[in-house]
Amino acid sequence: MSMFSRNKQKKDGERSSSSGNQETAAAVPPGMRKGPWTEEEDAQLVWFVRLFGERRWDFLAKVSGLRRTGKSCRLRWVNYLHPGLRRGRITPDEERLILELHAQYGSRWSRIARSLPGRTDNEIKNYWRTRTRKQKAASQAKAAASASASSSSTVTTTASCYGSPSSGSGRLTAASSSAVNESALRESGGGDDEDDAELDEASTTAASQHRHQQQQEEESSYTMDQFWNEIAAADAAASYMMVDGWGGAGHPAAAEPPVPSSPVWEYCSDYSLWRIDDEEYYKKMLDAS
DNA sequence: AAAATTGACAACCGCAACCTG
DNA sequence: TCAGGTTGCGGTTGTCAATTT
Repeated sequence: MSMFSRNKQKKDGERSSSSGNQETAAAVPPGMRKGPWTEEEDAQLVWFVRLFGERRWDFLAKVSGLRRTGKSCRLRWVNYLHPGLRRGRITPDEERLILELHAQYGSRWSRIARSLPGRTDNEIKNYWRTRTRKQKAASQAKAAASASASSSSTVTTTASCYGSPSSGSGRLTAASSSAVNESALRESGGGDDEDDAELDEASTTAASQHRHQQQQEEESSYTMDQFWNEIAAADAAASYMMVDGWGGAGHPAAAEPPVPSSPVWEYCSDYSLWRIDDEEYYKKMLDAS
């Protein structure tokens, strides 16, 4: 299993030339890559972020040899590669918190994300968007249903319309009740127990999806843990390297450094680099380039 | 079994705020 | 103080996998 198993980019990378994200936009400087990240790029980025820290993204993008903008590097790090990230679906508790915080802060996603450790603003934003879309669809369906009910001489209850297998998907049915109850919750500011049930119902179609979710969570936590373990191992190898240099350690990570070739990697692999401070390093880099 | 729908998520863009020389 | 560069944020889009019809 790959350490980036949750990433769809492997496939994406293969079809990147035909993707909508290909290098067509004028906004990205010529020669710069766009679109899904490859595992090699991820590993390279992680390595260089650990080397230089989470700052000076443009500089980092340049010296790493990644054909990416600093902005793109930062985004990838913040939203996907950061070690503190919590993967998997938003839990009911988190959902409740998001509701509260959104009522308080509105669409200030980064502010909301600060109260949810391990979650990114992007993640919360995506979640919220999906949720509001669902609500919108539900309210439209409800409006349509009540309109047809009032215009029809046949009395049909809203409940029976929503419950009917032929009136739409099960998701919509669940989402409808969720939307109604959650907006009521927001207004009343309570109803946690009921809300729990509604949230569970709305977020998935229960058992099968739950199983899938668990599977996903297990898989993702495993892979990221494994990934950071490998990084830690690489660290250990790096400190060993300070004494013996590359190849002397016999450690898998040392024998096979995780960083692909880059214009500066040969320079970086000189162990003296690991001991110099930032300023000195920047000078050296500028001289070297 | 195939097509349609939905949800989740990664990634881009533009703009504003902040930083630095 | 100011201009240019960098970073952070919110909005939006595109794609894939899962689920439903």
